[in-house]
Amino acid sequence: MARTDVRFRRAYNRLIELCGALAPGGSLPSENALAAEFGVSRTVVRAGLKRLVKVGILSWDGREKTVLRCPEERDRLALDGAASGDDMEELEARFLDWVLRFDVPAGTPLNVAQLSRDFGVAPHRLQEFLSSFTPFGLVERRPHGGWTLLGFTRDFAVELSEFRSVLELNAVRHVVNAPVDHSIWRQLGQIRGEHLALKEQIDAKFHDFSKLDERFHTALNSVVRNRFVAEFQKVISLIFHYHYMWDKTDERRRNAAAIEEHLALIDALEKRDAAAAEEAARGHLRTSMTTLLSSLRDHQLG
Amino acid sequence: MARTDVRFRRAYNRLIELCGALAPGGSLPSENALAAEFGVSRTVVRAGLKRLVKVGILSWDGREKTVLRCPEERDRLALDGAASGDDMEELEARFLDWVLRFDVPAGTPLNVAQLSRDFGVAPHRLQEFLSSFTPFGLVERRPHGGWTLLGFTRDFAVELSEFRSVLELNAVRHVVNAPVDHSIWRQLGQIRGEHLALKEQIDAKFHDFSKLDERFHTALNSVVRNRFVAEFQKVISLIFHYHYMWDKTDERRRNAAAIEEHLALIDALEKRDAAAAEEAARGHLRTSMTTLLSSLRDHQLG
DNA sequence: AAACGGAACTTTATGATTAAAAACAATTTG
DNA sequence: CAAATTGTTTTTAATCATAAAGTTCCGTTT
Repeated sequence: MARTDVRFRRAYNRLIELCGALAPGGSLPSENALAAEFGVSRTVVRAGLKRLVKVGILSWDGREKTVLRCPEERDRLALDGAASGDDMEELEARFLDWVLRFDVPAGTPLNVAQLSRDFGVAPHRLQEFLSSFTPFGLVERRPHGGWTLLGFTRDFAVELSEFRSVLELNAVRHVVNAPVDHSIWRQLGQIRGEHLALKEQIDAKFHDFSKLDERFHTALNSVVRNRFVAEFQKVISLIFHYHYMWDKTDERRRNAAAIEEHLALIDALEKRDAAAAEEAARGHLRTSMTTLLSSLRDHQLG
Repeated sequence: MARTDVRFRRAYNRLIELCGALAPGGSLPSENALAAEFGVSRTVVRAGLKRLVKVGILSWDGREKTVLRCPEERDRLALDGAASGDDMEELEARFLDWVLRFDVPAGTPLNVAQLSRDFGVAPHRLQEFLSSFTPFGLVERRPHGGWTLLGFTRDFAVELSEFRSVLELNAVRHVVNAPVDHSIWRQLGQIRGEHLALKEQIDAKFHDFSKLDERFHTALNSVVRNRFVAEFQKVISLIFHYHYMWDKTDERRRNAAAIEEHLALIDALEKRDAAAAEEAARGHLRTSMTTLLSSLRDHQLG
């Protein structure tokens, strides 16, 4: 009924390592120095030191911290569970995975307790997670408590695609006007090369397109230095990415076509032809939306 | 240490009203009917009925629910505290108010415990609230717990304005292509009238412009039926609204100029002149951003 | 001046408790 | 006897309290 002490355990293990590196008789640096090195507060360091004293590895008096004996492997504290890194992103991935894989219908009430058990996270963590999704219209808080999954309805897909188009056409206009020495031109050159390479081996490697696609769109949007655009771009690519992952129908042909569209857009951009670039972008966004919609339909029928 | 019983209290008071409407001797509908009408579960209804029996207003045996006496005002249960409606929106308003009124500098660490005391809400409520603001880049979670207010920096204002421009120019393009019988034309006609009326009395009523401005922009954006646009529009108008509220310098002149810009845009739209409309919109958005930026500067110098 | 010792305070995770909802079974009524 | 209503039980979820971990700030020591 309190917060976990992974923080302490990690720090303690690093202390152990430090003592191991020093010969018995050596001295540890100051509490502040240790805290700074481990990226924790002094309190944690001191708790660790206290424990080292207790198990007889260290003698500690004021600022004298002398290693008494070499720590052994069994002195380390066990870090049970993954608990590493940023849980939020993994949770996001798992949640979207769940929603799409099991084809949860729109309007399903979400049971926070149940989900938190399934996903192995604390209920309030899930709560926070869900509320972070609210602005994107994926879930909704019900008036009398609880949550509803609004889900990937047709309307959602259409509106998402439209919004994406608005942002992306804006990005294209920015790129056309980008100075010659902007890094985007180098990036586009490289991406064009990768497209051509993939085109050669499309039958064998058409699966690799998804990643290339994401890189291409991310590069375009990165020209617009805007935190709101970037934020939405993240969500958009997440959702498109997940949908493509589950929609395997006709993938080779789709990807081959998309490669051509990308190449046409890159050509127009490099010629600084605003009209042609916009036209190419519109065309590509249109097919993209069509694909998303048909994948939705297939998914619902299947 | 348990959930509140506002739900029960509200339902009970509605039962009281119902009993009052019926003459003594009248019968109440079924539990299910009552539950459906009040929008609560049968459990709550039954608890209410039980209580009515206890205070002698009702005789209840099986499906016989007979009113014994007329309930009085003091029979009602007190609903202490605001607790009504959606707290979240009020909290939002108070939070933004606090941020702007006290000119909290960017990068300030937010103390959840402190704020939750100040605002009189439970810490976890505030936590959830803050996390709902994260996608908009207003606050940020610090790696070792706690929150940082990223605040209304210059960059934030610029990027917000840019994003607004992208959305609004898109809206303008939609309006130009809207069919003749679209409700926007009626709305624009009315809004134009109000602009002209306000222009006549600009010296006396220039304060009224803020609301008119919001209505104008909301009307434009409503033509783009898109949940993402709508969501962002909400945030944008919130922030612009709050800033204008505190920046009173030169307000009369500013508003008079904005009225002219609005009128020019409405004219261009009604003529279906896409180029002129875009030009007018760009001009207006530019001055809007300039105003926001200068208000920021004044605010920081003051 | 830098490092330490300690206390006060925050954040965070979990229990306890109760309200409310939902599920289920039994009963009545038309 | 089918549908509706009621009685009962089980789950779910909102709230607060609590306790541990962690941070920060203070004065003190070296």
